[in-house]
Amino acid sequence: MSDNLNFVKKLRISGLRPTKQRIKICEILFGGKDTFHFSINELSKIISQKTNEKISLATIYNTVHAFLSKGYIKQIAVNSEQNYYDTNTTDHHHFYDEDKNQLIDIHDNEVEPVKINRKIPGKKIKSIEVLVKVQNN
Amino acid sequence: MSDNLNFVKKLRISGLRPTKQRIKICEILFGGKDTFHFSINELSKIISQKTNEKISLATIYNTVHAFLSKGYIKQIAVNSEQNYYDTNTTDHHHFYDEDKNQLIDIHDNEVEPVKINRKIPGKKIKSIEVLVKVQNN
DNA sequence: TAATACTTTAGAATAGTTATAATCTACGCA
DNA sequence: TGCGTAGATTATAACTATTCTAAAGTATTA
Repeated sequence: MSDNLNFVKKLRISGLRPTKQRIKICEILFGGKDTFHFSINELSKIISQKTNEKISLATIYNTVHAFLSKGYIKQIAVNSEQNYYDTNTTDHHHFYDEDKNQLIDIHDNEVEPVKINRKIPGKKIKSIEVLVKVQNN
Repeated sequence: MSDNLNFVKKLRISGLRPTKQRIKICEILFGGKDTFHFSINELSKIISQKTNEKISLATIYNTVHAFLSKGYIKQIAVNSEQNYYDTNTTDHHHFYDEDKNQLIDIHDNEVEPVKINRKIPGKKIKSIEVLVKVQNN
């Protein structure tokens, strides 16, 4: 439960009240060793599996948005059917397995830095994302 | 109008009947010199501006899907709010201007080839897409 | 020209997401 | 410790994008 204290701290620091629901979602998202990828739908299922009390869908959306804007998680563009989020907020790229509908991290040492030899006047680069779509052989 | 004959041919070759609606959408998508990027919503607006008769939304969706599956256009993942399509189906990457909500092609000579030093067992790479998000300075 | 298979269409249905307003809860202050 | 208040949660309504349906229309082939 020392984790929970960390989550309370984490939430408080970013100005979010540490409610039961937010702490539970923190546990799920940040309590494991690995980062992970999820859609709202998947998160919602995990919550109802691991929790006795239900968390309303509206709260799940609110919390994901709050965590997004506080930089706890980031959004990944795959396609418009599935809206994915990633608990790994560092710059990194992804494989997308079209058969399993699953994202896989590509670590920095697994890809050469992407070099763009062009600038858009008046604009600055906010992020560079590579998405490698893969499918069964 | 020689263009129209080409569109009729193009449609017929891929097994699509050259209907009035499909030809009109071909004109809009492939009649100009440049390739372009569009959402269903934007295409729908352009159609109603440039056309006297209306084309039903369902037909616009059907046609875009048909053109997608025939390889006339391709889909671009930007975010889940906007579903974008591109008339340039060759492999290339994009800037996404977050202020104007606009895609800009990155040509092959403007980017170093992306090298991924990792393979997923049993999977083959279908596409590699780079999305460079930019915003105002 | 007639038969038929393919298309288009309006509107219904669905899915994902956001808004609303009532109830509840965390937290600062007395 | 208890109160008041701002912030949070909730069920449900509303909204938006997309897909489905089935009826009417059109291109094609014989």
